[in-house]
Amino acid sequence: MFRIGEFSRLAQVTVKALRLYDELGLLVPTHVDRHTGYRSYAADQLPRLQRIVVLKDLGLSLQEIAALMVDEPDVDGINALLRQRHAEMTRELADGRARLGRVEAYLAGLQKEGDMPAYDVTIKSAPALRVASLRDTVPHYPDIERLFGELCGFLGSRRLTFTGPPLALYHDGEYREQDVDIELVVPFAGTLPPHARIRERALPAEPSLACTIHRGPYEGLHQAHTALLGWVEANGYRICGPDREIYLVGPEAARNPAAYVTELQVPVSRE
Amino acid sequence: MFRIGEFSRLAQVTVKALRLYDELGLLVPTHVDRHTGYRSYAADQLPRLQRIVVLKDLGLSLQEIAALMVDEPDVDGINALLRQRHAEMTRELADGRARLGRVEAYLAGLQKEGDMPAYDVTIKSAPALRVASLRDTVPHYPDIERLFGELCGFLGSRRLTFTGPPLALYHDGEYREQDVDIELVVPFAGTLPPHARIRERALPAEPSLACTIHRGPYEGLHQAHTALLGWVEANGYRICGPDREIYLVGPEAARNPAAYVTELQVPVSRE
DNA sequence: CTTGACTCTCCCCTCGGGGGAGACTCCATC
DNA sequence: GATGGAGTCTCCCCCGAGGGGAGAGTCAAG
Repeated sequence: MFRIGEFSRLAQVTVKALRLYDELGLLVPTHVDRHTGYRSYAADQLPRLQRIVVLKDLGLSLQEIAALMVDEPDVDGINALLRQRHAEMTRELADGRARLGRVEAYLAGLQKEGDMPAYDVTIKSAPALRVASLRDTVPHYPDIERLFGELCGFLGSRRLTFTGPPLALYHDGEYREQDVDIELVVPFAGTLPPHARIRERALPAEPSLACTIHRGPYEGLHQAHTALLGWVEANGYRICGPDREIYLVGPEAARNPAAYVTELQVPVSRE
Repeated sequence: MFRIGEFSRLAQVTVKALRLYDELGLLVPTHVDRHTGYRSYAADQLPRLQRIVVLKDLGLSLQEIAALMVDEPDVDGINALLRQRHAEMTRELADGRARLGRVEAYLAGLQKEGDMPAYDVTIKSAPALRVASLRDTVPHYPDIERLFGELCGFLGSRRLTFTGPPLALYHDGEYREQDVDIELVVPFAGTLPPHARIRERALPAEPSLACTIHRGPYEGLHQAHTALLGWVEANGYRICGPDREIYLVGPEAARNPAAYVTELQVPVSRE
């Protein structure tokens, strides 16, 4: 019979852990002195402790181990649980690799820029939206403002309320200086009266969007787009839909273009 | 200005997290109503939140991020921290792969045996020991008992106390049925008088031993050895020293051989 | 005025123990 | 027999990044 310290040294399991296993009923000492409370362990409890340590190391929680080792060790249960953990660990390993890749990409960016990246990129999702849509091909980017006025004017005149910030979708697959195919869109509540150019439409949910945020006048937006696309490429994603621009703070809310805030999103998928 | 819920939806960061970041000083709302305590966030706080989320995702803790983002973002600090995290993550990834390998080996064992493995194996270390050593080549395994008597008898007659269980080292590289080269060893306290066959010796510390525990008579020990060597091979270790047997409960402590407890150890290194 | 959706603070919970306080207990020595 | 040091006991708080929920206050629409 060993006292807890000696048993702890023998098995290389800390005293704290042994007391916890006792408390959880995982490994109850052969004998506990009624008077002093001192625990005594027998050498033949070592295999059980060994098994606990091994299963814990394989990724099972103490609760799971306790449930599996109450009476006879439950072979089928352990099998099932280990397969499950195997799947989880495979996933975690893939996540870990992806994260390591992101760290490397970030470090490479720091190295190249010599400064913090101007645009941080995250992956988000977007819910489906019921929107009023106005699509047109405009000669130049600033013409968007005219479209915007048209759309908001119409909805405002019909007393429809916006349920979120307006956004634009760029349907051109590539960047172009002129004749830009733009869909301007705003989520709203109510019923849309008929209109020649403005239609109701359901914007589908997007499960995976690479997003970044641009502050300042719209002339700087293309830098943000460049940074976003660079990130997408550097992190092994593939673009799978039209770019979005979300006008969180625009001319209607801020006088000063330096205060504009625009979120850029591009739908992506893995690989 | 957005209230916390809207800001939370916009950034896809939970309200709980936003409140935590406020508390940590990571992201303090632009305005807090003195009366109601309601938080108001400005759209131009989104980039900072974005950066927090990105750095967190790269594996930095909130404390680290807070330290790095108080004033100017500290490029050098982030660089150093990320390199450090990169090293850690590389290690964790390797650990994860090794663990996945162990899970697979365990599952394969379950599959083959159709039952729990008879011997669980863990990796331990052993401290350096000052021991009395008696080495000899004996015709058969049971002759060890005679050696054991010789060693213990000598130490006992000199009133030397054992400071741990006795152990045997098997110096034959391979298993053999007869003429076994055995070193019997026992840690003790005191000064060893001279003896023709028994010498003091320092058993060096072993950083990495594969260990398992055998219960029952010594005739079953070779099965345990077989299981241990199988595990070593299946888990990609290489044997790098003589086997050890530690007699935790032997004939001197238990009448019944079924109650014997013996630990088997073999020094290993990676690959 | 009421109702339902938001928001606030505060407290407890996670998981596997680590660290430490204060009180006993054991063993060996003086 | 006293004492000192090492070992052990229970109990409580701590970790990280929030999640869950209670109880109370707030806001906007009908």
